[in-house]
Amino acid sequence: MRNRNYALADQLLETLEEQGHRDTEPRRKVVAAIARKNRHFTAEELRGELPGIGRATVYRSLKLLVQAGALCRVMLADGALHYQLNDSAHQGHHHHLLCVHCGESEDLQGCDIEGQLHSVAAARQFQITGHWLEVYGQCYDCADRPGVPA
Amino acid sequence: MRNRNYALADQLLETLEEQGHRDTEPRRKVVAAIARKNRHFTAEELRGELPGIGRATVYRSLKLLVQAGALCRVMLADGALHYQLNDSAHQGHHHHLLCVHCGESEDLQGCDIEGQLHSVAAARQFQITGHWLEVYGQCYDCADRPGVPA
DNA sequence: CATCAATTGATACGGCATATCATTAACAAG
DNA sequence: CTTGTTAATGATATGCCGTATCAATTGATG
Repeated sequence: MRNRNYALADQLLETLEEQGHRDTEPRRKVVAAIARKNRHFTAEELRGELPGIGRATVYRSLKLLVQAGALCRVMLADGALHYQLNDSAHQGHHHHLLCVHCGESEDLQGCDIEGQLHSVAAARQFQITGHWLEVYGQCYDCADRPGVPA
Repeated sequence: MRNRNYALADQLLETLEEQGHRDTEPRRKVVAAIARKNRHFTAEELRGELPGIGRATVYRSLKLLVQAGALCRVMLADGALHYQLNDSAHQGHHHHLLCVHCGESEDLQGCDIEGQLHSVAAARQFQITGHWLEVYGQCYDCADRPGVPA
């Protein structure tokens, strides 16, 4: 696990270098903290784990990683913006099933939302250029637990 | 048009009264300003049109109208939260095609997103409780204009 | 008219993110 | 290794958006 995280951190840094960004000490620390995450997180949460690193640096790094496709932004049911590491397999546009109970997120594949949207839109002569979709609910592990809001 | 707006404003106020809320002077003014809107708008934009009305009152009225189903919240491509009057025909859950150029929005009907999501999620034992979808693009009138970002 | 709860709005507060900008550090070239 | 340039950093200020507080006011009701 420790090894996985180191490898992941290096991979993220490499991605950034490929985009022409420098390999700096603060950026290494930010990337390492992100690589340790196994679920989505907020910018402020990340910042809290990085005392000594300026707020601007944290936000800038997040933005760069999102642009590079390594990280994606997810909007929780309460409107909070979180960040989530992309599987190397799911770098492209995809959606998430977000468990409102445990915070787990599953990538949503095999769902032809785009095709459906385009066909409906075509009938109205509307050209779709993008969309945003978040799906909320309960994952298998949380589904039958008590005390979970419907 | 003036008549339409008055009628709409009265209808909105009536909706609020049915929910047990009072008919107050400031609330009348907020509702009247909303009734004049023919496209989505931000809370701050609305507030700017209502000098003399407190910020809290504007936000509270918006919240009440959303709860009543008369208004819905739409997230623009840049992340800005806007409000949009619901057609009396589309009070329930629905989505929008948002033109990023002119700001027009069309209600999206006849799109079985829910059904599709449920079937995909069922295969994963994930229980969907809600979702959020916004669709961005260009409407028919804006589609062939120059200077519009793809 | 008297009563009482809902409403108002000025103010303060809070979260989240970006702008500014002087200083520092990375990296390439010599 | 030294140097020059340029990106990157981070302290600070700023800004947007929305909510909490709470004393004063107002609407509805009997």
